[in-house]
Amino acid sequence: MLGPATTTPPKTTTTTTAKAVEPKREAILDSALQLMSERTFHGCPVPLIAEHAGVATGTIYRYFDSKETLANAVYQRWKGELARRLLDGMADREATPVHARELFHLWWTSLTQFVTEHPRAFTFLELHHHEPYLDETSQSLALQIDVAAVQTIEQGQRDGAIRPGNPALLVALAYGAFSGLGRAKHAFGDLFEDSAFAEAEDAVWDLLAAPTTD
Amino acid sequence: MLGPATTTPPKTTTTTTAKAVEPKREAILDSALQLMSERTFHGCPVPLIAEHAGVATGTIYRYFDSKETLANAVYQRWKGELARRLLDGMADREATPVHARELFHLWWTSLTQFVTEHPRAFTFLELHHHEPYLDETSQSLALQIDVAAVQTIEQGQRDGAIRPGNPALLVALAYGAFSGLGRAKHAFGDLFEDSAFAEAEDAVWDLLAAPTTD
Amino acid sequence: MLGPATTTPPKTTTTTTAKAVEPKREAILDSALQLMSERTFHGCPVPLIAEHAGVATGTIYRYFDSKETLANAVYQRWKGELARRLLDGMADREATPVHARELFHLWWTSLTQFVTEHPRAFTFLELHHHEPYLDETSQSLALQIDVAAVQTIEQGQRDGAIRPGNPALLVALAYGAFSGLGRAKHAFGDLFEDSAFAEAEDAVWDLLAAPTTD
Amino acid sequence: MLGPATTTPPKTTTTTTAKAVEPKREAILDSALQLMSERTFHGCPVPLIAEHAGVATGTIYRYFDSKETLANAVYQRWKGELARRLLDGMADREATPVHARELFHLWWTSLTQFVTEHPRAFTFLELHHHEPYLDETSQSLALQIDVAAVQTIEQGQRDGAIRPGNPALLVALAYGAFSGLGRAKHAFGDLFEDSAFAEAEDAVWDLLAAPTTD
DNA sequence: TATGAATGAGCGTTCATTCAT
DNA sequence: AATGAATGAACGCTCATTCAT
Repeated sequence: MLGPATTTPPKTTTTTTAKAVEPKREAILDSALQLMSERTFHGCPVPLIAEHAGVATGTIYRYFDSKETLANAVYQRWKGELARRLLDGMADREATPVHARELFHLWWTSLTQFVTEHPRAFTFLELHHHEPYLDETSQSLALQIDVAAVQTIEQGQRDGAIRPGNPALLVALAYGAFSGLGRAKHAFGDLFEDSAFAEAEDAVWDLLAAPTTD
Repeated sequence: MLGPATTTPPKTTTTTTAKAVEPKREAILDSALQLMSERTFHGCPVPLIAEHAGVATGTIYRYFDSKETLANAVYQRWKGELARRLLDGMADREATPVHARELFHLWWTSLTQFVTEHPRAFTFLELHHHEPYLDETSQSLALQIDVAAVQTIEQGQRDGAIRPGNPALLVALAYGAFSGLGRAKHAFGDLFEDSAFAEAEDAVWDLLAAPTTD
Repeated sequence: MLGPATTTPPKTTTTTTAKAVEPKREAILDSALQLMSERTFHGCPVPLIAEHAGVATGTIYRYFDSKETLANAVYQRWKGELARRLLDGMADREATPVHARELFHLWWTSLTQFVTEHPRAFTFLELHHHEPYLDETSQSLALQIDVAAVQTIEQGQRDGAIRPGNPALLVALAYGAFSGLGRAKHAFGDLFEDSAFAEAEDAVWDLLAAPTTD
Repeated sequence: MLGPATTTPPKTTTTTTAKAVEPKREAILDSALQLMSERTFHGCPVPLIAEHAGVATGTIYRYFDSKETLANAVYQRWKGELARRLLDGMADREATPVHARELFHLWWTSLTQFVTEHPRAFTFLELHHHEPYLDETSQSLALQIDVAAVQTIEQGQRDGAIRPGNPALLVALAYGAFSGLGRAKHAFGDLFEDSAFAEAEDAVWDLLAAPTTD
């Protein structure tokens, strides 16, 4: 129902294609993204989403079975996009092994690009962590990202580049640091330059890096 | 009502006392805390809070003017409790100056104790960052905590113990790391020992610490 | 339940006695009168009446079975008072027959005194004409007043002093004129002197009087 | 929407037209009129109005912002209708000056027709004099009617046809007499012929007329 | 396919009434 | 006799969802 239109011949991105093919669906997804990232899921009436999307209320139900379905579609669209960026970087590693620091750079840069290009999507995903209306597909996307990160950490630990300890814990800390910065930038935008994420990279690496024994 | 019982000799917590004095008010606050930390503010009907508290719906309105007032009361109760713990630790510093690492230990430990003792309160506070129904009192409590943290970072930077850069950024990273861990523990409890927070302390310190130049 | 305390020896007015004997009941009746004449019956919460009377909410239910009972008690108290004044004047006529114009003067003056002394009671009675919660006792008080007026008109018609026609119609017109003035004075008080009612008397008499044939 | 259909040839009432165009809105206005003229504003639950109109509760809010808005719409619809009738008669006077007695006849007849055709509307307007939920538009309609009546009285006084004295007082008496009759007819319908209003006209004129000095 | 008027369950809140104290 | 905390049905209103057009 939601998946990428795999049958379309030329390899343009799903988003672009879909926009041309189903403009109302896209408008609805965009409006839901924006409004649900400002108010919450429950704070966000369907008729309001419709109005914002320039569409009749009933139209939303032609594309999505329910409000929950819509929220899951938004979640999956953007968590999927994030996963793609994050995992693409990781995937290359398999071919030629890279140093952990480099991988971390890739990971941090991907996150940064994502927040910068899609700040609302980032806010939405932060706000909708583990909400009860997220279905299995949504949950598993989140898991994929975590698992990949954990595996990367584990590899780094085997290489001695990353400090020992529960890898999930390190992932939680690093991702938490990133999202803490994202939230702060969102809340007190004026306190931070656009370069804040880049500035923070070294600090967060030191959180992960194996202590230098000298 | 909420203030620290500074005159009571050693160990009568405010909560306990209040519970004896106004049991229904406490039951309502507790139920609101729990339910609003699971669902959102808007996802949490007043009648449900009432039922959970073992109280009639109307009773809630004898104690709180509105649902928003109730949410603010919960927020202030727990953000206040957190602020107290965090700022009490800081306050001692004024007398005898302490090393930044020690202050960080104090800060980290206070947060850890808070999450451990009141996991739901932590989740509630995370979920209700900057919501529009938070009143000025609530907002200013949040600010106090942030300001104190920033000042501590600045002091550490002057001492050379903490890495240079925008102090607000470092606070966002460190607090983000902490809350990332908190969220992960909440979501995948079985992956983490109770000691996870203690384990993480050194890593997060390395996030803040001035790099050792050797 | 509401009747005058007939057992008390000295012939002081019921009101005075009752006030001494049952001060809370009086306070409640007074507050209900005032509030129900400003807002309506349904616009007037029982707890508000209680607060205004300086009494606990529950106390009202010690004196009155229900809000409706209370409204009826207020109605009967004041419609009764009005009836007494109106009928006392009429009663004297039986002994020595008087001219219709004189009787009208008596009637008009009694009404005037009542409105002047108890403006809120007048407003209350106007507002609570034929409301569904008025019981039979209340209704019959209203009827008594009307019947007496009609009989007086009929007598005047027999004497040739009052114009012919349906006596009930003339009563409705005359009483309507009076209450129209009362309402206007209440609404635009500054437009009318206190003497307005006296000024109007002759005009209203001309409404009733048999046309002078010359 | 409410305006007079001045272009329609002879007899298509606005109401009929509107009924065709927005039948639910009309049904709601009619039900509100009826119910609010029997009970009061506060005595009249929105769901009851909805049920009476054969409409779901929520539908009322598609047409009116609030219960108060609805009450004002009813008030303005009928006070406006009354004003139109009353003022149209007056307006003609400007062209060819008419004797006060004739103007009074016009006024009385207009009122009579209004009560006869729309008895519930009359009751509604009587019941909702100066209620706090009436907005400025509603208030000003009431004022217009009063002002026109006062001006007419003043003109009659200058002509010597109407008795001297405060014109507002005379208006209050005459309008009061009319509405007293209206109320009586409503309450004890069987006591009065349909011709009651016509019968009363001379009597009320004598209330206003300058006394014949002979 | 798209609409948006209509629905009615359910929301936040009030208030007539009760009852333990 | 008097209180006022507590109740829960019912209030004014909203909103996820449906369906005739």
